[in-house]
Amino acid sequence: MPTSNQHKAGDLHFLKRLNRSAILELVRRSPGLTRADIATEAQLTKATVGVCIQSLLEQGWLREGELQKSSGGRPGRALHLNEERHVLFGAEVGVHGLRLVACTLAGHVLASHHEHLVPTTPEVTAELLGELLRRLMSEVRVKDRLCLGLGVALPGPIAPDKPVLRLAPNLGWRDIRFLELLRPHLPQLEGVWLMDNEAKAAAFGEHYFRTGHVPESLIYVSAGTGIGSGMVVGSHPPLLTRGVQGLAGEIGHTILQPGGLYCHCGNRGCAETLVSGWTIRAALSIAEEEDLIATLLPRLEEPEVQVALRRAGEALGVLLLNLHHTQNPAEIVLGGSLTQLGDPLLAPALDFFKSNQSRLLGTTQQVPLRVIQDSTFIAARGAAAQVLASLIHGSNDLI
Amino acid sequence: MPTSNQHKAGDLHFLKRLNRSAILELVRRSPGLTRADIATEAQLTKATVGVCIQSLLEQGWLREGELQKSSGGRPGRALHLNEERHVLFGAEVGVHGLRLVACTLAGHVLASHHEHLVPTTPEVTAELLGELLRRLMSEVRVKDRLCLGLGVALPGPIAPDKPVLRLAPNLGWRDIRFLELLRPHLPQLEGVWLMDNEAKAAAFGEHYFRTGHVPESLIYVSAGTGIGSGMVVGSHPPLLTRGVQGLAGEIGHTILQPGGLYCHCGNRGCAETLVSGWTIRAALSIAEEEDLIATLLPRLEEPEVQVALRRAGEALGVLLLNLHHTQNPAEIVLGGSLTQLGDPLLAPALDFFKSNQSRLLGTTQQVPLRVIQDSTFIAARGAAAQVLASLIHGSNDLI
DNA sequence: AACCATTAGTTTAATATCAATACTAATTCG
DNA sequence: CGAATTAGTATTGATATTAAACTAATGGTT
Repeated sequence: MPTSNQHKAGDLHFLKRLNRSAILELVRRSPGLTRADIATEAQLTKATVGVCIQSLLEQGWLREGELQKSSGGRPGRALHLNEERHVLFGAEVGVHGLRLVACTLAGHVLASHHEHLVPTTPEVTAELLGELLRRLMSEVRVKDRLCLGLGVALPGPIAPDKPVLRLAPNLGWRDIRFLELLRPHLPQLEGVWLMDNEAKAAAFGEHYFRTGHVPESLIYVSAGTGIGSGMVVGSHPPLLTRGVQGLAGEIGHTILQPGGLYCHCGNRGCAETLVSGWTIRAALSIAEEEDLIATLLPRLEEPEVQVALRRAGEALGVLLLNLHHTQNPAEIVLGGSLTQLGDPLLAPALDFFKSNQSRLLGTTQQVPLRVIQDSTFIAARGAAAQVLASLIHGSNDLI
Repeated sequence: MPTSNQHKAGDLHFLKRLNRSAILELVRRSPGLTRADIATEAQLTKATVGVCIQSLLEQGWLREGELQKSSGGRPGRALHLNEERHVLFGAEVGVHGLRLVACTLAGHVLASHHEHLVPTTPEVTAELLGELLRRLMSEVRVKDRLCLGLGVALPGPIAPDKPVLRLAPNLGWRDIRFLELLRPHLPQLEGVWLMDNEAKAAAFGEHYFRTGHVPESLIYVSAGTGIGSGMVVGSHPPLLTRGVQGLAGEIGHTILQPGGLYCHCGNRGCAETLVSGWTIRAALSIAEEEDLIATLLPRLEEPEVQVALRRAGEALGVLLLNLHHTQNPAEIVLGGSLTQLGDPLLAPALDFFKSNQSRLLGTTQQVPLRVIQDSTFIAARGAAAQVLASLIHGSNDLI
């Protein structure tokens, strides 16, 4: 959770940290830069960069790589994140189970685990998650690495000022301080602990762990039992918009059909009444005990299924276009379990989005929309990304 | 236009500017603070604050005010913005005319002018605006003050990377570099020149010129011929979300009724087909030559008018609720010419918004929704605010 | 009224950071 | 093999903040 800047004033110590962060961020986003490249990019002198890199190397954040090709001069030494020394943990509590990852500074997954679980109490969930995380910790031999912390993604809005899950309708939870429940089961897990909404964590990870060209902003849409989204604006540090009550991104409850069907939230015509796991279940009479995706995949050719998915897909297309005209992100990433249903659902959505997004400005370049077919560990990995970001950009002195 | 931070590294000069900005911002937001208050708030030492205040006083940005009440010690000296030494200019090019303001550092309007004008070419508009601004400059005796610059608000999306108005459907303009057209007519107007979308400028001004408690984020909804909006996230410096193509906030083209009426953008069921100046005109057969508001105000009791406005108001309510569930701002400000129609339009909108916004989280505190009945100069003043912000937070060395 | 405690603000010396410069190191090209 | 070029390091210097001591101004107490 990148700290939202307060009234920004700073001392020399702050300045040094700022420059360390900026340099680390540069190497993170563009692996293989040399000291000279960094000096140019960050507008610092070679001397300053040199000293800073020195200490980042000594502390194990960076490693030196190969020599770069020279074009008539001393070749520079490439710099990379040192992925051997640290480990980040991420977890997602979902409606259908728990997902856990351990990953490196660059977001590479060292180990992961997926455990099915029917919704139960927060206490039982925390205990199980604790046990699974302990197992994961031994699997990655956490003694060999410095553990930077744990991020937990949860299926509902989080209070913006304190780590409380305000509501998780699909779990039947309300006002849960999940980290406090989890901590007794994981006394040995050091570092930053944080929690966030599942779609926001996913959005953050999709943006933060990208290298090379990074989009100016990004929205992740999570289409599963419900529909959520998260937006990152990449303003160094990347900023997650949470909303004053943590409700930003609750696009499943934007109204697409005034006077339409009743939603479980009590309102009428919410997007979730047109596209969501439970709407598709209702339309096709699929019981809650059955796995929606597993049930549907063999039935995709059935006309009844095709119709239901096309209708849902059309609504999803409207939802995406509305995001485009409300937030206009540089990229949209579509994930969540429903993407596994493929073209019957996605083709209508993508077609609508692509053919209508340039209505206002005429033919400008299209906003890329990327579909993630297997988004199993996206949110867990994103929560781990938030741990790293909070260390790099926060007021912590570890970095 | 606050500069979006690049890869943030900095030297001592940068640090000093940062602290100067932070201190100036503190006084701007909380007039009457003492040096000691500032040292506490900004986490700087008294020495640093003292030196910095000294130079801000000498350069005319601040003035010392009254002594504060003491509670058993030397009383502090209140500090305020010095509103005597500078002037900001702002202008709005609207569908029905030009609006101009000259204002102080605190946003107080020194002089203003409203000129009716039927849509014409950018060149003619620029020439007229130039003349009116010159007149305003002499009116505020600009020789007595340092002119900090001019902001121009325009009714359409602006390219995010360069000062180009991409489209203004209601003026019939496309890809206009308005500032370049204006500059020859105002060679004597010094300082920063910038332009922005009308709703974004308004949003910025409503946030930036507020003192005391400042909302964490704010959306301004401009309901006039079309419907636009702008969002400010107050992350020091306050950040306007523009979107990768400048389309953020184009909520008039979010779809509220899939398969509904055709909008002039070519899509179906856009919000503007349900609530906007031109929709109300169409519903009540009011010709374009007539002033919509002036025509309707005496007719508000007519059943036909009541029905049309109630329908539009209901759609506006849905739009506001969708903003709540997408961006969840800490405050919504509703302005634009349509607010002058009062309760027949606004009551249904506000009722719907207020009674449905706590669906998800249950009874939490309401998000305040403030209606501005007379928003004539809001956008022009907001554009002036952007000039000030770009000086305080930008890389400019004036401050 | 004199004095003390308290808080505001300034001055001075010390410290820390980055910049500038000069330097060494390693490569290509002729 | 040497000149040119670029990478990276070491030394010195400029500058911003800090810490600590100091002056200033007020309220309360004796």
